[in-house]
Amino acid sequence: MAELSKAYEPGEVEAAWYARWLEGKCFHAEAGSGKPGYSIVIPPPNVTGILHMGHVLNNTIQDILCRRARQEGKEVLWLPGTDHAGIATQTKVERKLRDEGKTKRDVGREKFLEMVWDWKDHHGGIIIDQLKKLGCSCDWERERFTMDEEYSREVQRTFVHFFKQGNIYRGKRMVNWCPVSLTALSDEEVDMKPQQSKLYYMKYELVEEPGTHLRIATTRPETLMGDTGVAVNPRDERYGHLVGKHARRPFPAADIPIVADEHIDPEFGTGVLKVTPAHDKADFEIGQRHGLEILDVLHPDGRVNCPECPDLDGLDRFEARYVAAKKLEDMGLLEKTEDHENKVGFSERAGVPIEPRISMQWFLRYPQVGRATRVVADGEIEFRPPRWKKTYMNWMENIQDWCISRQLWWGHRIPVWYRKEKAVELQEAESLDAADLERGDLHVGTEPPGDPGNWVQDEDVLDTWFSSWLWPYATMDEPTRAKFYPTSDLSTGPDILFFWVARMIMAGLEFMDEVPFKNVYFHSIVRDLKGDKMSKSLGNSPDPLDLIANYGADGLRLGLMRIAPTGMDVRFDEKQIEEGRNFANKLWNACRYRLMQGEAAMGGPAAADRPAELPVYAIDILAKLDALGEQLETAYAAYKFNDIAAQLYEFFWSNFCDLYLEAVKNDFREGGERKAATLWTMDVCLSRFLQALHPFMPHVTEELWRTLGFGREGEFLMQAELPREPVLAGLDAAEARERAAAVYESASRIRNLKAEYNLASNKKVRLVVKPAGGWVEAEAATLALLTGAAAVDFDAAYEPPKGTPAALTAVGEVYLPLEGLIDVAAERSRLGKEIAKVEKEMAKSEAKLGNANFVERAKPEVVEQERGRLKDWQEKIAQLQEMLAGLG
RNA sequence: GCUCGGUUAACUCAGUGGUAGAGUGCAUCCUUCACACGGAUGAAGUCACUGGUUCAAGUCCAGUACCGAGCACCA
Repeated sequence: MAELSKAYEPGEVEAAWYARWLEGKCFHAEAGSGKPGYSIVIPPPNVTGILHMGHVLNNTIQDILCRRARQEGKEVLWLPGTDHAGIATQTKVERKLRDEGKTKRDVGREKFLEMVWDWKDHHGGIIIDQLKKLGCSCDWERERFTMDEEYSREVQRTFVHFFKQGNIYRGKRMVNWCPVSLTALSDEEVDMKPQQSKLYYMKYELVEEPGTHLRIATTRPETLMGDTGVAVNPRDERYGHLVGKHARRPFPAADIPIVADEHIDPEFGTGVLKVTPAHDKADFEIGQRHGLEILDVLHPDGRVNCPECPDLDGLDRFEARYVAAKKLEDMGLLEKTEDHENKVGFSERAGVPIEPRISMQWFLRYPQVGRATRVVADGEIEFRPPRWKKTYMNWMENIQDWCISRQLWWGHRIPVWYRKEKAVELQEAESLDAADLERGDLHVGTEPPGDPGNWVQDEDVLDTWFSSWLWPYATMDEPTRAKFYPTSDLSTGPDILFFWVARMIMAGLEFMDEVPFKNVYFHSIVRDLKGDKMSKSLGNSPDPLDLIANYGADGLRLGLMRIAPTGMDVRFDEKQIEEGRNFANKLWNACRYRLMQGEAAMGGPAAADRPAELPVYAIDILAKLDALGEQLETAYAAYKFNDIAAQLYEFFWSNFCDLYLEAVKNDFREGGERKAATLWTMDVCLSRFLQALHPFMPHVTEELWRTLGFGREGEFLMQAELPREPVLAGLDAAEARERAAAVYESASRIRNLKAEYNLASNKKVRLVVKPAGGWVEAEAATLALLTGAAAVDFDAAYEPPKGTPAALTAVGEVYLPLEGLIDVAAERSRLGKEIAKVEKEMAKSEAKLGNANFVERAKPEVVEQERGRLKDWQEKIAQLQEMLAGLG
């Protein structure tokens, strides 16, 4: 039998068990298994990513679900993998090139992609190793990558499918353009952030009325070279007479028409808008309505493109803003500037303001929108918490076509080829769709044309999410799908509800004709104590690996799950992780204590070996153990992970250690049947508890399971099925539990009495008890053990010396004779206070029962309960008063 | 602007109609032969505010305030 160290050291234990699980193929999912299937696909982290607290939370949840499902006898597939993360990954390699003074164009597309693959092979997938450190039980044999050959083929098939269906088209549209990444972004990849900026009040001269000016407020003077109109609200009386006339754009000088458009808010600024159709979405639409020219005055990288204004040409857009304002000022056309807070769209990846830009892009009309809405509305897919349903519905109702093309190199290249001689013409064509296939100048397919020399492939790649949305089924081969698709649960952050979850539902319905998962659990967002979202850029996120090193993966997991509510967010506090570690240590030491009493039966305790005679404390803790099993089942069914964690914590620490273990310590010295019964009880509690805790703290539970000898050679705790029979099946525990509770409660009151009299908690005292029932005397030794009493005497006729401290407890009146320390006044005041407390409760109870409405209209059992309560109070007060009277 | 959350002990959070809870922190005691990553005891909440429904409201309804998120936007 192994000796256990005094404190649990997670480091080596965790690494050793992970290796053993792998070696034992414990995570392997067998498609041919006869057990019912359970599956989760991991939300694939970026291949370039490193583990952050959000990952820890999300993957702990998934691991818990998977490990629990295995315990329930299911064949479990947790399918892991990573995402190629177009922009993020490409950026890393571009940065490396830049350090060498090169750009990707210098090395060329082919070579560049080689470099990215090379980078991915050497530096990618760090996060996979980190997930292993966390204890994740993924089937690593099935690890997938969104750019695996098979997976890529699926992506291409998807594109071709929608193109031929007519739902993918190409066109020149206003898109979100990232001037750093030099690519279009979808609306979902843009974050609107409030910005402190300036509102510039400019004056444009009226062409038809020289000398008079139109005042215009703008936040973007640097785009005024692209102004091709000025707009006012048609109902704005101040400006109605000017509609149809012209204003003079200061530089480059031009006369631009004044138009009337409903979009203009007369309340904002001066009520006049300069219309720059090439650089603002709203302006673009106004321009369309009034036939205004589109004048692009910015380069793709955000520098000004306006040779007519040499002092601005080539400047960065923000620098140009100040130069343009200065220029207006010099011309006497800048009236004033005001501070102004507005919201600016930022590129989620690059962190810079996006630039609305007209460019040629590929779009997808979302498929299966109606059905995807219904499956969630009808509960075929459950959202937890359910309020995310509404957010989902809102998005589905206002859904816009998805810009799926990206001007990147790293990603799935669009499977479209143009016939060489027509390429230039086709690539500039206003629109392109399935109809163009007919002419034979276009090839759209998963295979390149047979004569590739005559064709040119589209330069763009697809949005990363255009591959991720196929994840639940594209990662599976046919036999795997047959067993594990649709998947059971999906756990993810609400921040990718639109990016990923909604789109997966649509793709699942379109291609598998089935929902991709039955439950979606939206976990909390991890914030710091100030409430800020944890992020690398804020530097407020602890490195989970440091936490694992300091507290163990198990400590991190339990600590986090205890505070992770099902609500909006969780405030991370390292203190909580420390508690997780402390819990592991508590568990460790309780098991260590068990080992000190002798070896456990190899293979663990058998429920059938339940001793005929069980002490009341044993019955009590076993009843709690049985109740725990039921409560956990309920909580798992509701995905209430923090509840589960709290129940596990409370059962073990409060009930098992603080109450039960403290009450039975004498048994080990006595030996005999009592000792055997207690050891059996401990073993049942420990083995079942280790199993119940296992999904949350897999390593330490597995270690202790083996050390205590609960498993046979070669058996893993993680593979053991949950017992179905309650330990106390067929036994009426009520009376025993009442007695155990009475002893616990009394012990607590007596310790309180000692404390009130400033007796050290380990001070040996003598107790005299007027027992409340004949059974009490049998519990004297336990009572003494729990209260630190040298002796407990029973004397129904005891007449205490005046002023003897006394407490009314569930085992009877308890006296604490304190020779030489008697203080009648103190005791009178103490009893008086207690009486006052009880009287207050009694008054409340009497008032309720005195209310005719209550007695008539409340549920009978509630009234009955209240009557019982009142009776208790009355009895108690009578006894207390008698004790008080005894003081003389 | 619209929508959705939140507001309970010093902190982090449970608690959806019937005697206000946990962990941490704090105070006091205990280095008792599992554990000081521990044990014991205790103090500490007009459950944000205002109304309403109900015999009964932290819990249900309406409104207000503040905090947060999502969506749409005013240049």
